[in-house]
Amino acid sequence: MYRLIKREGFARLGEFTTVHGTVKTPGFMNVATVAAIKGGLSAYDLADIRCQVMLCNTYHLHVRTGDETIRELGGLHQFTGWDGPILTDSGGFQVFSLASLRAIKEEGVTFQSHIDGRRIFMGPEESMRIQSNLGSTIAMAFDECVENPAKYDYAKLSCDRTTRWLIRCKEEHDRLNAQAGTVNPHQLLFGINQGCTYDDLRIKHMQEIAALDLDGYAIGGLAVGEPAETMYHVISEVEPYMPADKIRYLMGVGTPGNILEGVKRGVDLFDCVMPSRNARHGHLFTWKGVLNINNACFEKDERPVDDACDCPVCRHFSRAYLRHLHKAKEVLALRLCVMHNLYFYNTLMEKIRASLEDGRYEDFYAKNIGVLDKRAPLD
RNA sequence: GGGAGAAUUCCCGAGCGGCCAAAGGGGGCAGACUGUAAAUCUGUUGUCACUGACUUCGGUGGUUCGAAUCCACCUUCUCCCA
Repeated sequence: MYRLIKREGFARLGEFTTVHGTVKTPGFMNVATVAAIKGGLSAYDLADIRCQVMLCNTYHLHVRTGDETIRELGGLHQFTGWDGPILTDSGGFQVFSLASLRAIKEEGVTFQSHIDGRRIFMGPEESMRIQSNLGSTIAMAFDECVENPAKYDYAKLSCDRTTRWLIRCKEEHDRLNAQAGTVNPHQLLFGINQGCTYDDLRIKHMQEIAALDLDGYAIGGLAVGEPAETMYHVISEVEPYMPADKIRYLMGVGTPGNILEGVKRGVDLFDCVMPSRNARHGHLFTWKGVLNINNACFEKDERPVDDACDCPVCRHFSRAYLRHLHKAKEVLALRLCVMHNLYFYNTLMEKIRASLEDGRYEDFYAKNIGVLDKRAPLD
């Protein structure tokens, strides 16, 4: 249940209440694809990094360890020890990212498992069943994330199919929630807008899915290679057709700058692998810009990653130590850097909310938009 | 004391007469990463006046049109027999 608290331009301050807690928006979901944040963070670390929502993946958990097993073990909350909200992605993105291993038909998609090569079939019903077994707070509709660029004809065909898939998702989702013994009978369902970079397809699709009165709406199929300006354009085009009383989620986005632009255009929820993946590769976000902790200039740098950050890592460790851990290929390097970056993202969202609260989002945006995505100047 | 073998660019290591500034690793330096097949991938790593030139393959001399590669001696190291 989404409650809009305040608006500044198109930017929205709100709250999304679920059976697993309330999510303050704009918010960022921390990606834990296989039920763990890569780099070695457990559910017990999530509070330290100010995480609100954990995001897991349907496809990955289906192929290993198996959703039936996780259901038997009490669902994802019991399994991971995280009692806050969990969003499960539907496997739709894997239709895109595992392109070389799949075939798409009306019924659904046949994948070749990236683990052992075996054939697996996933359609709307399968995705809903898996997500129901996982017992997540929010299930995502099974969609096709179309590559960019894509021909108009294919985008239209795919988009129409994604709509038909969504109707099947909703039916199956309702059926599963009503079934006795369901792990989370209050599971929510979000629909996903597609249409590539074609305004008319995007708008028509949004209108169609808005009519289904779902619990939330996502914009998918962006940040897949198109210029950032194109992505911003699509969001702005689609926004007027997104129900104002429902939460809006921009899937897979993005850089801090992308998030500032998204919030400005009315997005409430984001997720991205960037803070965790880049952290594992030594790229750290700071309030002065990005730094690569591997760079030789940090060899004897005793300062914290960001002197304006009060995360557990910046409170205790120096740049020199983090660089050393990376060079030494110690797993601690991954853990600490991931902690810092996720804390940075979660704090970025807190600051965005605070600025909206104060009616000063425009100032916050102006101060940070040209800084956060760029390389931090040497000092 | 006698015998056998080895010395290659930061390191390990290939090369055994021209296609060698020298394979491949490692290390170093730098870059990429956007609903995670990603603790991954890419570039670069002798010098310079850089589509070319110059100096390198333990040292010194030699053979040859041409040597990291062949010969002699020297130096150092390893192994085997005493």
